Amino acid sequence: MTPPANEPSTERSLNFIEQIVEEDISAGLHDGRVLTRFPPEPNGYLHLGHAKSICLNFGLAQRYGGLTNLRFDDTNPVTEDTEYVDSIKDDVRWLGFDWAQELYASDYFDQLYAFAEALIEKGLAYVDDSTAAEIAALKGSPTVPGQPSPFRDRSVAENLDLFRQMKAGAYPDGAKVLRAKIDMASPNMHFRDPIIYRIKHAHHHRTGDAWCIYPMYDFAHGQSDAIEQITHSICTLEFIPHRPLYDWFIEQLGIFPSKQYEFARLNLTYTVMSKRKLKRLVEGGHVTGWDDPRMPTLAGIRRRGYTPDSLREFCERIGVAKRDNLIDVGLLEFCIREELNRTTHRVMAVVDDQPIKLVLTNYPEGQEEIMHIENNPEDPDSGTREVPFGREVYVERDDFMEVPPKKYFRLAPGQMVRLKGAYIVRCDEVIKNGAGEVTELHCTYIPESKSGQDTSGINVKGTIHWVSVAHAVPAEVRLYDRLFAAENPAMEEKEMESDDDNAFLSLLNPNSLVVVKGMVEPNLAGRAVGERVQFMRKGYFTVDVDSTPNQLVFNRTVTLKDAWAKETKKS
RNA sequence: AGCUCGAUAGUAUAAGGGUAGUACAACAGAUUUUGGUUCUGUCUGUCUAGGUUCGAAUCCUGGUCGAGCUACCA
Repeated sequence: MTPPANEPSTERSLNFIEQIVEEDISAGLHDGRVLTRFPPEPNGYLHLGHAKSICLNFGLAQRYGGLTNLRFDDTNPVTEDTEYVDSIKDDVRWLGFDWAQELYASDYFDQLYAFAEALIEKGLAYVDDSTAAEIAALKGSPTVPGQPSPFRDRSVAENLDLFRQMKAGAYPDGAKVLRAKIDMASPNMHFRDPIIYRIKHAHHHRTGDAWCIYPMYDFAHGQSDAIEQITHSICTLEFIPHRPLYDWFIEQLGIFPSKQYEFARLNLTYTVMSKRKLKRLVEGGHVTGWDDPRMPTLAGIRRRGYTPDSLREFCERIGVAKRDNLIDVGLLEFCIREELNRTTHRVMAVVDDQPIKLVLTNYPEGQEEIMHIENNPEDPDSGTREVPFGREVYVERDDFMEVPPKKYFRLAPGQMVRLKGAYIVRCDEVIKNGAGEVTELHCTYIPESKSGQDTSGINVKGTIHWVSVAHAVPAEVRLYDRLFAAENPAMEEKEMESDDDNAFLSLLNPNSLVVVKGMVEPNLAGRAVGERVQFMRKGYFTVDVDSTPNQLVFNRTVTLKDAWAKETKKS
């Protein structure tokens, strides 16, 4: 296989893994074949960090005419479950990738077992009767060499016999383990006779009760790669110390020489990415579930309204390297805005628990007009929609100030604004209730200023959105913001030096979800779940699954950039 | 602590001995019936000390700082 004709290296610079692959291809390694794998453990939901890995693995294969396997790393039956298998497959497909084969490490249990016996026969593995505590005690520390286990020098025949009995179920959990016999003094702790098989009388989600011994990660992953003839096995930095072991097993077993390469995992500002912490958020009820739109899970981010394209673009932009990184969540937001600006239709929604009613005193009572408003100024082919207009419209409280500051271009006593797609109006009178709160604004509209046929000659600086009182459709609007108030929650938790596992919960953003009533234009009635729109001047929103035929629920995917908010923050 | 990995604008990421570039962010202006979009412009960077070299972000040595590993998890 050769790279695509349109030389990819000219579009952007290669990351270090692409460089390795290109070197391997031009060296003729494996006849230029590229086979990667994405190896999730089916014990949790995929998140943005996995998205980076998926885009890397599948993207690499696509780019170099190769393939990618989806392989579930299911060697620990007590934590894994089919429930996760299905969600993981959904997420990968949703991101836009197809795997060559759906495989499971458990497919290889027979083969892996045979590898273990082969190692025993070479005198490179032994059965150890020590307890976990005893093994740990003899392991030494990075500065102190380990001591050999009293069982280290059992004969091949005895080891083989014991191991077969382990497999046959002769021993309870923890009674014995199989260990590789390498070097108890190695500076690499993974070389101090690592455990490669342990006894677990547990039901496996695929193999059922066929096995009561299960291989450890180090004795399963590299071998699985080799069995599949994976050419480039890509994982995160914390596996670097495992690589010598990975290579050692492959060499001792004389199997296909897959190679492991490591990249730095994704960290995002204002969120956490560890499975453990995400699980805690769900189980502690701090979010509504794995698919809560504030979660960095693919399920959550999808429900939030993000698109697969925007995520792939994000993964492309963050790059791949070996240094630790903390990506500004603003880049993710940029990627989704960029796409949604191009693709979504504009609609008007007054998102406010207490909107202000605007009464056009000189507009004939009972009269209605249909305004034709363009769906998307970025897309000339997107057409127009019909929006009913009348004597009374709702506007947002934010769009009126009784005493406006300088450069406030919205409604204020005596000030004029354009109602988007309709008329210019002037605010004449402010009506308040007993509590002194503004309830209505009495305005006059300029009949000659109708949108598209404006002969009034009046120039206004501000345009605001509105919804006809007579036609407004009520909706629930969920305004989401970053889940954490701290830029780097994982790091701050570490700095707290608390032994409390839940310390990071104190960093949650109390305002990450604000539910507000909305009045939306009738156009929106009956929109399907997952549809995306821009609420003009507010942000991008998507119809949530919680919607019912009588009640639309919108999730805010992301706000629009807001130069005015920035301006007011300054002063 | 030992071993391993890493260090380029605020955040990421290029430059592989020869002009430090790109994106996001920030800032300023223009356009705008979204304070959106678009366009233009501006700002900020090679951790440190030596060495090799005509020339070092790049190669070498020491230091500093950061991260990972030290599970019968993956």
